[in-house]
Amino acid sequence: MATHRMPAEKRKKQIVEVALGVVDKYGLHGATMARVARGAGVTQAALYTHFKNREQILLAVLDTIYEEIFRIQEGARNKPVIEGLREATNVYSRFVGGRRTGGHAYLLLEFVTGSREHGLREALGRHQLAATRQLADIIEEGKDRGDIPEHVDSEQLAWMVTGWSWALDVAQLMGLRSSWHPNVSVELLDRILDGIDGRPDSVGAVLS
Amino acid sequence: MATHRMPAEKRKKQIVEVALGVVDKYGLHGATMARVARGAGVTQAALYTHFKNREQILLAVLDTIYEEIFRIQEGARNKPVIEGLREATNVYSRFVGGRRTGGHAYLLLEFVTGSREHGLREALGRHQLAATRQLADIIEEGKDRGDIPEHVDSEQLAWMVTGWSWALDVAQLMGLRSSWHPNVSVELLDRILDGIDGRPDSVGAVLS
Amino acid sequence: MATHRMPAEKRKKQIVEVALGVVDKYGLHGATMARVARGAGVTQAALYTHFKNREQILLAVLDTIYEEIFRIQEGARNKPVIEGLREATNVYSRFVGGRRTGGHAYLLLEFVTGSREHGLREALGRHQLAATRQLADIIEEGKDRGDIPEHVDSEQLAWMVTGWSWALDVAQLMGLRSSWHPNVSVELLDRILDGIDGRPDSVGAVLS
Amino acid sequence: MATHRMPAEKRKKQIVEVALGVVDKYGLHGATMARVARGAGVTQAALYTHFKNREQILLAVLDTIYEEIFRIQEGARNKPVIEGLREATNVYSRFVGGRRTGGHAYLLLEFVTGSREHGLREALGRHQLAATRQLADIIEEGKDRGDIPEHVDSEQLAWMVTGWSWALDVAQLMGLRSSWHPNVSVELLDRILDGIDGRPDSVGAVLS
DNA sequence: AATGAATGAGTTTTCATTCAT
DNA sequence: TATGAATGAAAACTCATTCAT
Repeated sequence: MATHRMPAEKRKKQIVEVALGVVDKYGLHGATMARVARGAGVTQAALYTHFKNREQILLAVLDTIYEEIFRIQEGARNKPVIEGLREATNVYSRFVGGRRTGGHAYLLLEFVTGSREHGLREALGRHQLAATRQLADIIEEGKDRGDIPEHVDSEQLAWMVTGWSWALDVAQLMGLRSSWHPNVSVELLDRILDGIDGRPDSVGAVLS
Repeated sequence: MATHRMPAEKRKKQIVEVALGVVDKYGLHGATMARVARGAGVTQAALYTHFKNREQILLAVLDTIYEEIFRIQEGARNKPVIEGLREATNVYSRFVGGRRTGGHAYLLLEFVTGSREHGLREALGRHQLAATRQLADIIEEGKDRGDIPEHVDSEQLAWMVTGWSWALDVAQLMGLRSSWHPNVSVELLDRILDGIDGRPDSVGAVLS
Repeated sequence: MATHRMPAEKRKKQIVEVALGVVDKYGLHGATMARVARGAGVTQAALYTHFKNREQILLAVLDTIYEEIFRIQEGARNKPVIEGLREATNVYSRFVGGRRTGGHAYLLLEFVTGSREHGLREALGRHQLAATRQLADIIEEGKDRGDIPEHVDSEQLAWMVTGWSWALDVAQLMGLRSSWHPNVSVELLDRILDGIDGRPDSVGAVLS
Repeated sequence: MATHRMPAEKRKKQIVEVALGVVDKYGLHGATMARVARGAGVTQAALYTHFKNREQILLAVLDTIYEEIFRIQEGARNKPVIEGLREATNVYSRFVGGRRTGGHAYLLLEFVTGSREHGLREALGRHQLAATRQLADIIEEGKDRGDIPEHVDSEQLAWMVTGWSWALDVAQLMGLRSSWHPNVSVELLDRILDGIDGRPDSVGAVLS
């Protein structure tokens, strides 16, 4: 009976949050307008007051996910590169590991496969490019500070770390948490990062 | 109105092949009975002559995909471990890279996210476990032959290589083939495999 | 393309009415969503705006039918029992006899056989129990008023009258209106009711 | 592997028997060709070797059911009418009561409601007419033997007994066996039969 | 006498979307 | 800013039936 009116901005945010939860619970395809509307406590028609169509909602959800990724990665800035990356991936790891911790980063995989139709795919690529560029930037800054050798290819390293996060996501979604021991993840990251640090003469040589 | 009769076995295979193509083109969710039927040149009802339901078709597609993965991995057997893994991943890489090369292994990602509702998820986990076990076995055989040191954890290595393939799959599905240079993939694999042999003495030394 | 909007309550009622007519014409199994929708002048999808599924519509139809039965039986209350029952059964008889008189009570037989799969069966039993209980109550009241002897088993009598109505229904649905002369029906009822009234010394004795 | 060939006549009978069981278990509508074929151990196509279509099978089932009814009623012939009818209805009662006793007489109700489409309805009426005529005949013979008074209307009595059996069937199908005590059934029959002999003088007197 | 492979018409249900109010 | 009532297209699946072999 209480009026369910809400300032547009607030409602919009609420809808996106609800939608994100719905994608988390039912997958991208299972994120129907009905479920989102129910979750938001409005009618389906109301969703169209705030978004042009379903795709726009999903796009907003994707934005939210990448905002989180950006935030996580930003945590690595202004720290010794290796340490920074380790911390960031640690955070990421915890997010992915526990659905209920509020992290939804692995949901991006939903978009990877689910976004064939719609303009989602293009947006996805754009976002990921930007995210990896951010990572590469942070690494570059590290190089400037002398944290790591000049010869390290920042972009390449950034992509490898990104690849690592993807692998983690897949393991999570496959429900292989038990087989894919945490140490697999840790070990894999170790191998990626080990190549970098102090060993310009050994590994570095090879990398070039 | 030409009759489209075909021996059951053959038709079954044809349907699965068509279905695989449809999953490739439209995603798991987009793999509708209508599309599969059209592709196979039969009516939807005919599909039910050969499969109990949609899930069974999809399950058969998943089988096909893993058969491909098994075949690729089998190529690494009875070779020096590192070399074998490199070759196998190379093959995998080429398959993933080119849609039209006939490889569909990367489609497994479709099942990763798309199989929430169905019994597909369980099948998926089972298959992946078996596949990684196969890889670990091959590595164990290498240890027996003295290819690589005893201290290497075969299972862990197998999972890492698997993780690598997942990352490759994601890059492919994200449409990031250009950004995710082949060298990123190669480099990542290098780091995984480099860790193996030289240790504990020196990685670099061995690699050089 | 004229808009066919209608307040929900009204539409709901209309749908149920249409559905009842469809059951009358095509039987319970023949009461498809397509026919109901067409009859109501809406699309099939619209039916789902008002009812969760087909079963709910059918349940509403069943309710309507029993409402009619209750109403008919209620007409026997506060009258000398025998007379009351006679009048009520008379009304029932007329309803059953003429399809176009607007009575649909006999349709309950459709539900008797047609409700194997659905949750209709349970609802059916519940309704019929209540209906017969109503009849027994009315008879009890008659006993209190001294209309009929105490020794009469109200419940048993209620069931017998109910059985009589069933026989009438079957005759109707079998299309045996001509053979099953009205007098058969009347005679059968006579025999049921004759047992009751003034003859405590003759029939009554036997009944005890 | 064993040849499933069978002489046509035998197969035909087998199919009808299976079909009857299927109608018993799933209702008339649930009696699909697939189920009948499976039950008979042949393909659906084979059914068409023996019957023109589904309707013909169902018609044969209906025949079987009425054969049973005829057989039961025949048991009343050449006996004192009242006694004979009592025995026959007793047998009928037991059949209806226990599904697994092999009796399927109550299944005729399935045909009552389920046979709207098809020519089943017409056949049903024809059969029932014949069955009631048989009953009336038997009663007539009783009159000739002097068992019961001349003034009794044989046809009317036959229809009443038939009506009684219908009520029994409905109670059975409604799952009201517990409420519809056997005594209701017995009592109802008593009232029907009681009317016969004593009259016009006194029912009670004769019965006592 | 029976099969194997197929079909066409139909079933219930779900979904994103619209638009007058 | 929201709702209430609708729609059209599509989904998975079922059924009786056919016909060459």
